[in-house]
Order: sequence, then C-alpha cells, then structure tokens
Amino acid sequence: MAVTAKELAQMCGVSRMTVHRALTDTGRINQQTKELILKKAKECGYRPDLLARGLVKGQTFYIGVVVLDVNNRYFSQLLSAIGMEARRRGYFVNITLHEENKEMEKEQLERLVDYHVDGVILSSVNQGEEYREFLQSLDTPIVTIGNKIADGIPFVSIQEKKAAREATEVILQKGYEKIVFVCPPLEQTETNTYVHQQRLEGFQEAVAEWNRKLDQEQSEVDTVIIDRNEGFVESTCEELYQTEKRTACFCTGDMFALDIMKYMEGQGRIAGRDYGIIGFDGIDMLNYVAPRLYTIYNPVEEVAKEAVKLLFRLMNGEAEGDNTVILNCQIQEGETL
Amino acid sequence: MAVTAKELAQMCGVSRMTVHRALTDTGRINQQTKELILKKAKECGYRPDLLARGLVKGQTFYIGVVVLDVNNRYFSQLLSAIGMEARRRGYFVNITLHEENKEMEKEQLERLVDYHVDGVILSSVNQGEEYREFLQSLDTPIVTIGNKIADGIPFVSIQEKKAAREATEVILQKGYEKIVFVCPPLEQTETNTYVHQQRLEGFQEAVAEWNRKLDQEQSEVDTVIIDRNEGFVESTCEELYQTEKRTACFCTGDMFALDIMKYMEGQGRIAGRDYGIIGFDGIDMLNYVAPRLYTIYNPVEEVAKEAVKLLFRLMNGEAEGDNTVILNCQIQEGETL
DNA sequence: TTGAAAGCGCTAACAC
DNA sequence: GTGTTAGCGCTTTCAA
Repeated sequence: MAVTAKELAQMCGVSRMTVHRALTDTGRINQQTKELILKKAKECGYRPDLLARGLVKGQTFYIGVVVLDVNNRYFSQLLSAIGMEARRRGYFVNITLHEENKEMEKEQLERLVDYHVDGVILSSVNQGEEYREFLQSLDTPIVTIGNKIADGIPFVSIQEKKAAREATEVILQKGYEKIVFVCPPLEQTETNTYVHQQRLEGFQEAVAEWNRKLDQEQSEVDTVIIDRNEGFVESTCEELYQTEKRTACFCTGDMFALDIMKYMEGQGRIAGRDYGIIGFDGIDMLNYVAPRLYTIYNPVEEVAKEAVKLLFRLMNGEAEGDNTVILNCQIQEGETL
Repeated sequence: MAVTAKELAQMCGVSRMTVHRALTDTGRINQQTKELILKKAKECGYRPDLLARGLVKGQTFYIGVVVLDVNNRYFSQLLSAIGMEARRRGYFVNITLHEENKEMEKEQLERLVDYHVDGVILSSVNQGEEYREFLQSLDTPIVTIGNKIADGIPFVSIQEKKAAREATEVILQKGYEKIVFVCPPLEQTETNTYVHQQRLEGFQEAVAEWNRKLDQEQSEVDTVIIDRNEGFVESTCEELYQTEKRTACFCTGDMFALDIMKYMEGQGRIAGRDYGIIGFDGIDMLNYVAPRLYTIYNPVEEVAKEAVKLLFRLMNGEAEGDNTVILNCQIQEGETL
C-alpha cells in the first residue's frame, strides 16, 4: 500500500535521487520531470517515512512533553500553548504522562530520547543532583517547568515565593489573626515538592516580617501547617472554627481550597463570612463555584511560551547564561477573604 | 556521547552481530562474551536507537492518540486509562491534540502514521465516507471513540441515545411540562456532532412516546431546542422562566448546564427549586458545585479499556465482525430535577 | 558459537 | 540536470 521513493522512481523512470529532489524542492531539476514526479507522487499517496528521515538527519521535528497528568486547566492550557508554539516552528508534540510516578517519568524520558525527539519539556517529580546527571546523560535539550530539579537545568517558572508572600500580606492586612496553611506533605517525601516548598517559605517569611513589626500590645499571628493527607479537610476545618480568632486558610492549590469550602458549607460555614480562604493557580473551575475564591493566578500560557522559546534556543545551541526564566504572577481577587 | 552497537562491538573486540545477540538475548552465544558485552553496554549507557529499530522491524511499539483537548475529566481519565492498558502490553502512548480543528486532526494522524505508530485511537471531529476513505488509506489500525465516522470504522462508544431517552423519561415523570434542550449547533456545521445528535434523537423519541400515551385532557409536552451559540445562556434562561409551565433543561454536556445554573443563580433562581436541569457526562467538577447536578454518567475508563482492547485485536489481525463496541451508561442522581 | 552481507527508506557528497 | 555511491543504526539471513 505504502509507496516508497524507490518505487516512485521506477514508475517515473528516473533515479531515486531525482525523485528526492523533486519532493524536497532542492537542487537543480528539470521543471517537467519535477512536475511529473509530483503528480505521480500525489496519485500514489506517497508519504516520506519519517523514521528513515529521522535516522539519517538525526532530527525528527518532534518535541516531547512529559507531565504529571492532564486533568486541570494548568496542564491543559500548558499543552495547548506548547502545541501552538511548536507548530509555529514546524514542530509536532508528543505528550506523555508520568502520573506522579518517578520511575515512569524516567522511562518516558528515555523512550522519547531513544526516539530522537529534538527536545523535551518536563514537569518533574524527581529532583536532586543524581537526577540532574540523569537528565544531562540523556544528551537532549530539556527545559523543566514548575518543579525545579537542580541548578544548571534549564527552568521556567513563576515567582512562587514572592506571590505567596504577597498573598499572605493581603490576608494579614485584612485582619486575620490565625492562618492555616495547607499544602501537600513536604517532609519525608521522595517526590519533588519544590513549588509547594517555595509557597510555604513565602508564607513564613511574610508572617515573620509581620510579627516583627507588631506594636507592644498586639499579639503574634497564629499559624498552623496542615499536610494534605487523608483527612486534611476535617482537620483544617477544626482549626478554622475551634478558636475565637479570626481565621483564614491559605491553600497551595485551588483544589484543596475547594474541598475545604465544600466541606465547610456542609457545616453551614460560608467562606468570606465565617472564615477566610485563598487558593493558588486560578484554575478554570473557579468560575463555577460560589463564593468566588481568592487565588493567585498562574500565567500558564506564558510559562508554556517561555519554555518553548527557551527550548528552541537550546536546540539551536544559542543557550547562554543560566537559562532560568521566572515569571511574575498576581493575586486574583475574590469574595473569600 | 551516545554509543552505538557498532562501537560497542569494537570495544569488546567482537562483531556487531554478537553484540546484538547479547543485547537481545537471542540465538546461541558464549555466556562469557555475553556477560562482557552486557557489562560494557551498561558502562557506556548503551541505548538502542528506536528509529533504526522501527525502520527495520516496521513496528514501533507506540500507539498514537488523537483527541480534541484534554481539559476535562473525560479526556484526562481516558488518557490515563489508555496509557495503563497500553503499558501493560509493552506499548507507549503518543498523545496529540487537534483542538477541534479538522485539518489539524488530519495532520496529526498523518504525522503519527508517517512515524509508524502501530495503531491509533481517535476522537474525531471529522466524519463521512470521504473521511472513512482517508482513514483507511492510512493503512494503520484505528479505533474511534465518541463520535462515529462511518460504518466500517472500528468504534467504541456508549449508548448515547438510550441514555438520553431514559433521562428524558425521568424529567417527564417528575412532572415537568416543558423541556429546553441545549446542545452545540447540529445543523450547518461541518464538524462531527454525532454524539450530540444521538442525544437529541433519544430526547425526541422519549418526548414523542410520552405525548402518544397522554390522556385526553392532558396537554402535550412543550419542547424548545437551543443551540449553544453565543448568548445561549441568556436565551435558555428566558425560556426557563418566561412561562407558567414547570420547565426543565436538558443539556448535552455538563459544562453547558453549569453555565446556565450559574447565570440563573445570579437572577436568584435555584436549580431543583425554580427549574429543573440535567447535564451529561458526569465530569469531576460536579463534586464542587451546589446544588448537585443531575447527569448521565459516562464510563470513560471502560471506553478506554475497550478501545485499547479492540485496537490490539486489530493490530494482531484478529479483527472479526463489525468491530463496534457500545457500552451502557447510567443516570447519576442529583438535586436539580 | 560467531561473522559477513544485505536491506529497511531516506539523505548527502560527489561524479557524470 | 541527473545518477551513483555510501551511510544513518538496526535486524535478518545465510554461511563459516
């Protein structure tokens, strides 16, 4: 069924080379034979074998993308944006999922590299020096996004810490006396939690700063950190109302925040009225939930664009400096603080 | 950096063939040389070139997936499930997005085929005989899901029409006298809307059946069909309250339903109390929205599993009969009817 | 038990 | 303008 260039050549009574010239429009070639070949090629539905081409050119015009999953606005928009940017440059995208499994992530990367993708965009759950060496051993341009792996690995991200600090300041300025900080388990975990660690640090810095500036008679802000384990919703909610202090909750992800809001609503407690709450990322779903959640907007499209731009610079050997891009992000107001 | 089998052979002082035998563990080979080779291979981080292998074997152990987008539970869970099933069989998955663009869909398919994926799972926006021929001309096993293309193309789906009929019966039994049916534009559209058409037909059949069985004094059910165009929310809402009849809304997608609920809430109208509404698919987001939306649950994982199973049957040449798999799906109760 | 040779379908370098 | 030759890295066939 599939026609090869060789067969085409036979049909047209010319050499393989001439066919090649006609198809790739390179070199000197007789206009008539060229047209004949192109016509024939169309007739038989000739399509070049990209494996063969990739093998000889050492370039496949594919970039690989390895991400956690895909079920949220963040990755979805990221992937769309990466796709667009890649296509603009004549590249296609091969998306694979690692589902938060460190070994799977490695496998996917190796497989992509073995297939000679020209570059990779990676949102990793691995980290550290050892992994850095692994990535470098792949000998393929890689740009990481979100979680940082180690110094020296190209990296695109947002100003996590700064954003968390600013959000915390907003909470404090609104007069909350206690803050419950909810994030995934950061200790005793093997997976990369860089993003959430940064957010925690920003939070802690802002609180420390605030306490330092207090008047004599004012008391320090009360803080509690809760791991998003089994039962985190219940324990967070207890913290939220077993106190006389005005209490707010800072979640390092919008989904955690929504879970809490939902549970609290079941108890008759309304966000913004009975307690404060803020999320992180600004996922689409927020448009459908009342009251409107305060959050920190994560500019995914920009992250994607920058990642692709950086990747192409690496692929073209134009890399210079430390190849880190950190984007700004802003608080998106809501009704829950 | 990257070592080839040839170089390995030189290092070990054997022929390329012996290396190959050691690596693939085939044929007779001296145990000692084999161990030496494997050891060396590990040291240099030898990895087979999958392009070269694919070229000669005519098999890549990749399956391609082409879907609309990725930003909802449906596709997300679909992709995870496809990934799992494929991995169980030693295959990897290459996911690409067509973003509801018919030309892009074709491009992605061609590209995948040119890269010799061994099979494809496709959720299409194209349809008809011409497209069927296109798909067949690709000469690669393809399984379609969701939208049907044409007879003769392997197809996995749910019982759209039956589910819509049953849902309509539920609405009618609850005493609603008017139903507003909301779906994407089905006429004058080039893209494949099979799924939504089926749902519409199921709805219409149920209404017709109901009207046929009415007593003398009872009046027929009133129905309105609204295209999900610009402004569909407003027009739907007008239909919902510019009448004295008890009115319900049947949306062929949960998202449409949520849009309407949100707008109505802005007008002080609560679903389940002031009007009825039901969606379709059972997306995750529903867990976070109050009141709980009535919907029809779409069993994605099963669809994915069946699609992969069917695809592997096709790839192994075990295809028999018409290769259509239709799964059951059920109404998921909520508070909005 | 090992090796040599041919070929997958394509591109690149050089000759005619 | 066109054809020949060689080679990408691997697998397969056949001979030693």
